[in-house]
Amino acid sequence: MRLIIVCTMPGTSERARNTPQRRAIVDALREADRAVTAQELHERLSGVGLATVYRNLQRLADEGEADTLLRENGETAFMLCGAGHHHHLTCRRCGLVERIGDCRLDEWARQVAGEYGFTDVDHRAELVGICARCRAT
Amino acid sequence: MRLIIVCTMPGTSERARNTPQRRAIVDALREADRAVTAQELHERLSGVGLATVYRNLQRLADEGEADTLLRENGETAFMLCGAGHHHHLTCRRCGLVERIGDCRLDEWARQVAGEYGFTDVDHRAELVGICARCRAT
DNA sequence: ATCAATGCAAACACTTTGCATAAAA
DNA sequence: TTTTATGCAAAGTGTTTGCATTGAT
Repeated sequence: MRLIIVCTMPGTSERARNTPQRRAIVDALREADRAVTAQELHERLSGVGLATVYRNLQRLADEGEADTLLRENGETAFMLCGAGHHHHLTCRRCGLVERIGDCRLDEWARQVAGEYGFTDVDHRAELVGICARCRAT
Repeated sequence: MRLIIVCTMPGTSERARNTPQRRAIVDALREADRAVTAQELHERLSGVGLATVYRNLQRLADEGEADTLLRENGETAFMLCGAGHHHHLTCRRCGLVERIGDCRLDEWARQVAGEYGFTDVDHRAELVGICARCRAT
């Protein structure tokens, strides 16, 4: 498994209506310890239409509530991650994701970019490895 | 523009046949200073079937010749980048890509991962900014 | 002469959209 | 009551695949 992370920027939008479907989706996301796709959620949540799942996930991403992870096969997976700059540490075996809050890449990024004449530097990073539980198995 | 980088691992495969189509594709990639998609190449190279472009790009990626970049809209773009661990510095305005050879993230990655009980850590990072030329504009 | 590569079109997988209906606010 | 969300099915988009044919070796 290889995941590619895209952290979304909070956008402006109306407050979403508190429908049972949306609640179910958010709850499922909250309980998940890994990123899930729309289709996965749709299967898990019988009674919620696929389009509804897609629409809600997209909205959560737009609102900055959810992070978006692109998988190599083209799927998009989502997870609740709150705001603030952070990275992810993903288990390449089971998909478990840890949120890495402290980032010390800014200086490196700025320096490297400067060497190439770039400004307004931003960075994204992804860590993958084997989690403790999988290692034990 | 936001690009997400996936560095491919070299695989085992037969030597590809030196067809004019393949030559055209590789040449186009070599001349490009940014990542290009199959569809873009297909347009540029009249006389090369779309499927052929896809197949060659995929093969180049499998061979480790080309890096793969996932765009947010689901497109996959490719660029020749040779082997070896490296990162990319992309201009978010014009798409220009610089290859960043020296990477000092290993230590950070290992340390952070260790704190969470992860082993066999690998990392991927992407830098985006505004290149000198775009800045001048 | 072989066997892989090409081209085309059909098939795929994931996601988005139109529209009538249901249901928050 | 007004307005947004849902569900379904149809349409979109990027990519892959089957198969006959071409062409590199």
